[in-house]
Amino acid sequence: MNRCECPIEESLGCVTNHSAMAARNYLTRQLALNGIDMTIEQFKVMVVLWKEGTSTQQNIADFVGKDKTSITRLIAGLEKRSLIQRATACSDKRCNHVTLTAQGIALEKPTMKVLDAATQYLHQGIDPDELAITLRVLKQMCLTLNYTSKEAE
Amino acid sequence: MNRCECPIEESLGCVTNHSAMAARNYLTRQLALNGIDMTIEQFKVMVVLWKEGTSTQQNIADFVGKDKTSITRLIAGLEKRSLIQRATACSDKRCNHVTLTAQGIALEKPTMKVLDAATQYLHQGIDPDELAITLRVLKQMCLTLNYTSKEAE
DNA sequence: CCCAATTAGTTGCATAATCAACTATTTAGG
DNA sequence: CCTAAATAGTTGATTATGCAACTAATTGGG
Repeated sequence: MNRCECPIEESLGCVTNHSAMAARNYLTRQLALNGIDMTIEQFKVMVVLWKEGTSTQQNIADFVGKDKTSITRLIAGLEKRSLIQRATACSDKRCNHVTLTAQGIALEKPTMKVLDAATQYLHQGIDPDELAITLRVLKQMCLTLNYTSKEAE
Repeated sequence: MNRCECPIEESLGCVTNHSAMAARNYLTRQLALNGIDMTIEQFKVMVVLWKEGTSTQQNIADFVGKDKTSITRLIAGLEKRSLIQRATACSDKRCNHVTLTAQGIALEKPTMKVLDAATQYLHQGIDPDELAITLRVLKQMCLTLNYTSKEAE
């Protein structure tokens, strides 16, 4: 249905947004199709935990680039699903240590398999050199924007 | 705050999502800073109307790549703000003709000015040739995904 | 040492997203 | 012609978002 005619086709911000939404929706469908009951947002939090093992909520927020309030609620959802656990840190009672449950750990392989397949699908028809350039450009844009938010503090 | 370390840095889907969120948040802040009380989503709908003049809700949905239910509610918000009007089409009573109000029309210039400035900011430090490649690659990915959603119907 | 500033997390509010189910209208095939 | 299928839009449920305001814990400067 999407016509993929971003109204302002020369703006990296607009095109990126449009493409991101399309990719997001595709991955959501693929996860569901493979019987993995997880949203993209939950998935992103899980990726951080699969990588780091344990993390505080603020740390997760920094990694996924979201507000800490979003993480509070995402984590709550994951806890209800028994994929993670939360516990006040001994060293600093302000912090929560978020850890994976056995169930959460078990989900890594099947989920990453779906992601890999989706990524391969997305990359089809794209020249590897141009893909590399694209990734670099997007990261550059990200970097510019991060300086902005840091200056704003 | 954002570390811009997308966990899966080689996946176009992941990197695009991460960058898109950063760009989105930046534009949201810039709009607010310039006294324009409009969300990005409303903005995208307005862009379609500024371009097309009049449109049906389904048509807007196709352009911005969202569900028609999202458009129903976005349009409702814009109507409450008196930026657009809704009227049942004479030719086909199922359709709504969405048109801009004088207020809605007046917002085009200042809003696009903010977008242009934001775009320029985003593009800084990016080689024009590489920018062009990036835009092309993202559109290519979009295209791949649109075929998918069409086949799924 | 202690009070002010900082930091981690939570909650309320307004907005947004998709899916499924529904109404109303139009269109097309038998 | 008239009923079945398709299409436009709406509504409810569930999930997600950022901002502002708040609590609790920690840290640092005087």
